[in-house]
Amino acid sequence: MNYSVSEENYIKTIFHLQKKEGTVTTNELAGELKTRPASVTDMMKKLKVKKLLHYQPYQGFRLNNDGTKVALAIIRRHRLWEYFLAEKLKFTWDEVHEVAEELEHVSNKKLIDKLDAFLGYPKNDPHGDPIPDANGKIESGKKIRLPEIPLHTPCIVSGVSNQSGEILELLEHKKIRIGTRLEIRKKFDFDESLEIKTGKQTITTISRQLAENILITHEA
Amino acid sequence: MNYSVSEENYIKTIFHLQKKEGTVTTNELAGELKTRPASVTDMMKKLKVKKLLHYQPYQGFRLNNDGTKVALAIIRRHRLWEYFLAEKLKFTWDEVHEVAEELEHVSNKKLIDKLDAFLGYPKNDPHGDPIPDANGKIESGKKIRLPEIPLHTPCIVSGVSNQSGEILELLEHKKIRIGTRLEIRKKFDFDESLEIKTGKQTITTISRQLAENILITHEA
DNA sequence: TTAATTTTTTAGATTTGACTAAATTTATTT
DNA sequence: AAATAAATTTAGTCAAATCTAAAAAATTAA
Repeated sequence: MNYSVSEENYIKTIFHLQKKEGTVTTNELAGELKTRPASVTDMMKKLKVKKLLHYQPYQGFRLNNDGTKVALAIIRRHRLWEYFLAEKLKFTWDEVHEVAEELEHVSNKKLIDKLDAFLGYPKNDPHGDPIPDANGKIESGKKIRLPEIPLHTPCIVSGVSNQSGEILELLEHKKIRIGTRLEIRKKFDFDESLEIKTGKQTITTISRQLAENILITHEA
Repeated sequence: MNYSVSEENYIKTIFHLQKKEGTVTTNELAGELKTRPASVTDMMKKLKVKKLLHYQPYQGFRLNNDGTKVALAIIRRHRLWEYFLAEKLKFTWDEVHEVAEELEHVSNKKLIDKLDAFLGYPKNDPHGDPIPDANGKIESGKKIRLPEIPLHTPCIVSGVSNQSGEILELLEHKKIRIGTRLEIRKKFDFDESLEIKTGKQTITTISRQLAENILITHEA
């Protein structure tokens, strides 16, 4: 089944909103999509007919199984393009989202699967969000980025959101790998750099950019 | 200025049609776009208001300077994506057009210029058609592909439409370069392979695929 | 537990791009 | 040059996606 750009934007946005609350309201969705509540109601009726969501008037809505599948396919496209833009075309961090918003609506499955292969099946987009695989499977364990960890809290590196050669080189040099235990010693407000302890007595300073790319699973 | 997918398809198609004849007719365009003549008339009025073409009722139409610029931007996007799909994602020859038809409507200039750089500023798409540069300049000299040259006609190689490593390796091995003089000796119907003479007495056989990629400027 | 407020839905309009059917203009024949 | 045929345009509809304004339902507060 193929969906219009508008339908896809609704589906995608519902998916993101319902992660926080269980159910999504008309006003919320209208606010997020910068449209009017009346337009949302119209679209909800349409998506209900297409059997993508649960919806009873005045009761809010939630994607069903099929709707979730569609959402994951869109998110997969979005995040793969973001990765491509950052890694191959050298777009910066903050530019990729806007461009990917357009590219995500080109919904040729073969294109996306080949793009995935070309990129080396990346696990996370440049913002650290997980990329669903070709079957719509997405890494569930919510990962926290290093800057969100409080001071002096021992934790373990569980991944890197940006797989570029540049970042891997830097991490290698600082001996930060998956499984590395570390702890933040100091946060500098000026440039948001962090002083961290990696080994028993190895202290090093890392930039905000680098810290943003270091993912932590458990504050273990 | 931004144009809808529909407007872009009209502009692009007018551009291609008017190369053959000077002016494009309503029926021609309707046929090409698989739509109805009445729809064409509607759109022509719209594009005239937007000052992209010359149009007097019953007189046919032709893109003006601005319209041509828009067309070249679309064609640039299309051909760069075709090149990307073939060269990087390993799509085959015949699959690229359809996918590029969708990608071409993502009209972010920075995206396209960065894609161009990433690809190494290719001159031709996988079908041998020239790719307009960032300023809309397009190689004017019409190039003919080798299979279109008659038997026993001396000619000079002027380019290769597909810049992939694979094809360059093969051409290098056969000592076929830009400027090489050659002449077709025999055409085999079975597989459309060609027997060609390159040096004074060097005879070699090349496949249809290879021949399709060899561009000839003048039957000199 | 009514009244007031907020949220959501319905009703009716608008725009874009398409369509059919009819009218008009241009081209072709006799 | 008039008649016929072909091409093009006009007029009126339609569907998708949006909007505003008004009505209805749900929530909150007095």
